[in-house]
Amino acid sequence: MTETYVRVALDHPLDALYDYRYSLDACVPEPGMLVRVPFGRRDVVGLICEVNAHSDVPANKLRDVLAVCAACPPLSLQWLALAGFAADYYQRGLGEVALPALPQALRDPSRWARLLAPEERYRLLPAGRAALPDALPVRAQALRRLAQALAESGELDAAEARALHPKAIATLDAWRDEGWVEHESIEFGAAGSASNGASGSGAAVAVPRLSDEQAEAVEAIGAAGGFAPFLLHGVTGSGKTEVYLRALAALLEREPDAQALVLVPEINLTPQFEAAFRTRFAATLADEAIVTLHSGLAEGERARNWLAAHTGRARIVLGTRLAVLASLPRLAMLVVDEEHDPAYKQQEGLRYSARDLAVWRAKQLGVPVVLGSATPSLESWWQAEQGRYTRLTLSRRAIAEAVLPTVKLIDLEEERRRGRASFEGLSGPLVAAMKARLERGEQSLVFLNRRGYAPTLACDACGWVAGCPRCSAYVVLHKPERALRCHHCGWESRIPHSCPECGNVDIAPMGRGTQRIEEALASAVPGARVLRIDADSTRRKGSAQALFSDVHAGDVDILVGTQMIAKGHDFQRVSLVGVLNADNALFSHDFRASERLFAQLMQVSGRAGRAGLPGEVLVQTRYPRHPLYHALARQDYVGFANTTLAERRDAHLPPFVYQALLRAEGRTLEAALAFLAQAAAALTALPAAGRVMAYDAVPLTIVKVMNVHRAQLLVESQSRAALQATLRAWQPALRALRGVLRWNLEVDPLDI
DNA sequence: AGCACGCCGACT
DNA sequence: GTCGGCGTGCTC
Repeated sequence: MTETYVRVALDHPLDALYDYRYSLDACVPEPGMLVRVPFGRRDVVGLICEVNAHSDVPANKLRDVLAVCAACPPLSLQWLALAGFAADYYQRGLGEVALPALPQALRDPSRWARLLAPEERYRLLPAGRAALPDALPVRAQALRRLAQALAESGELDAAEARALHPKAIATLDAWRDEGWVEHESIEFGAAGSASNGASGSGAAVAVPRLSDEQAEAVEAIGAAGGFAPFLLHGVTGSGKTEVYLRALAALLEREPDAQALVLVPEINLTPQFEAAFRTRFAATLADEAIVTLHSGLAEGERARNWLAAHTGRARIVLGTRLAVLASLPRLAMLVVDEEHDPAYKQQEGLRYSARDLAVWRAKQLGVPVVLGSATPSLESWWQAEQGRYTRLTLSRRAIAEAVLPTVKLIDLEEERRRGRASFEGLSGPLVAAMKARLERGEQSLVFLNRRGYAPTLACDACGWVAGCPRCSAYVVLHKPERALRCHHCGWESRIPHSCPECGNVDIAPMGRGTQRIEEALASAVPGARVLRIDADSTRRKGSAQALFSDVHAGDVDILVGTQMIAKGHDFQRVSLVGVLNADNALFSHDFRASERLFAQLMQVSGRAGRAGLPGEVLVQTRYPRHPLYHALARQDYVGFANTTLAERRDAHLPPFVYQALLRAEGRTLEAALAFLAQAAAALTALPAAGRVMAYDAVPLTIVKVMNVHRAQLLVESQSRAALQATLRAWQPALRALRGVLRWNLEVDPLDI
């Protein structure tokens, strides 16, 4: 009898696999199975990556696998390869990628039994149908309900039965002994896609007619064989979602077992997408064949949905970036909506780009992937320019009468020179336009990417400005809570009555945030019902949905908010969009700031005039001649993208070079910089570092957060492969550097 | 990352 | 005399 050993990935930072002796009879070990193993002084859940007949680890060090999760079908080799790729590319250990990608509940062995319980089905037999109702006492109402439900649908599973009557299982077992019902226990996951039939009534769903461009796009996606990346460039309101729906419908018709993954940038957008998908597929897919995956789900539900994807029961998985790592054994198409959105980049832990991983998965599986956006990322646009991605263009709005909005720039300098009245940052023309909308019963939307009442509080007499004691940042005045709050660390204090430096009582809010604009709008546009939507007004769970539905219901005349209002929502009555204070992003040190600003402004402009009302966008600016605003006024993404790409090429910036960022956090800035200097020296000393360049270490714009000082070192190369190899070789040196210092390495950073 | 062990300052 | 600070070392 030979010994069996398994190599297990564990969630900890060393990129090593650990060998364990495997001597459980319960089941034969396979790669992709979850196990519980002893590790140091605790028990952890790991993932089997290899099964071997020997181990090089000395026998006295080897320990035994404690338990195996036999009921869960093993993760596929393809999924392990995906985790392996992500670990490699983002410079982490396999276990650090694979285990956090699983739902938390699956990483808790005490929940395995419940999550992976066999499905218990009770089916009513003819004998039972004849005997049952009359055999029950008239007053046993819960039991009668159980019998009735059983008679209606013919069968019940354990959960349904328990919902009807707490002791339903005991009752059903008794009925089985009578020969009235039969009981079947189906191993977890074995039911598979058996329940493929539609649950819906089959009522015809109204399906919009496709424009020629939409039809061409759907056809191109359907005709794809093998790996086929598409960049679906469609102006806002051009009906990208309809293209996704049709392409998915065609896929599911062609391949009855296929699965599709649809990614959206933020949780707020899942409900409306989910509703659209459920409606459209009501006649072809069972209810449980569409699932969502995002961080807003309760642990149990997340695990159930994940398992539905893993077992193939879920046919369409709709989720945020974390869903890109879901196990989808029959994945046949991927969709990334608003692919340019920075939210696809994870900003902690494994710093992956869900969009990039989606493209990788499509390539691995040889299937189509559709990246949709009105303002594609310059990375994706460049791929299309080079012919690596197939470009599909939707140049017109889907609703015939809906045309693109007209964009006008309001020159704030000129307004001031001419002595025209403005009120609390709202210019005369903007106020007049909002009043006109109010009279016509249309809605206006005011976009300002700054929450709070005022970005800070200042003293006129001595120049004191309210700052955070723990961060190198100003604190933001929040009027409803009468507090100063730091947006970086959450520190709060009461609003002082006088200047803490000089005692002056005339301290005043400086600048404007959404709260202040909300207040100003109430008096500038009398009679208007003003609603503010930002991270503060939607803090309570689910409140964002409620606020948005007020807007849709027409209970709001003017909506003011941050970028939250720019994304996805199809407001039918909005005919005016006002943009305040966008200028600061024009002169940012971050080379991607203008790309982000342009995308945001295009997106928020797109909220105007979607339902056939003529849409107007008014942008208040001190730089009306800036090329970005000109491109915006012409709604000219292509012009903007091509000029910006040319600039990037000249300046040797992405996508023409590949970058990585080493960030350090120390108790002093000097410690962080010293660490980075040593790290840079170690990098240059690497034999393979020839094609990789390290810049000087620099402090972050906000140097101190929570009393921690932060600095970063930018590393770049013309060659992705050279950068990858060098980063990999660099890691041991980084780990060897001593010091009480936290650091992390980010590949393809977005914020620099 | 955890979680221990281990060696030096202010307290019941 | 201990409680506890965080330096450093290991995990099959």
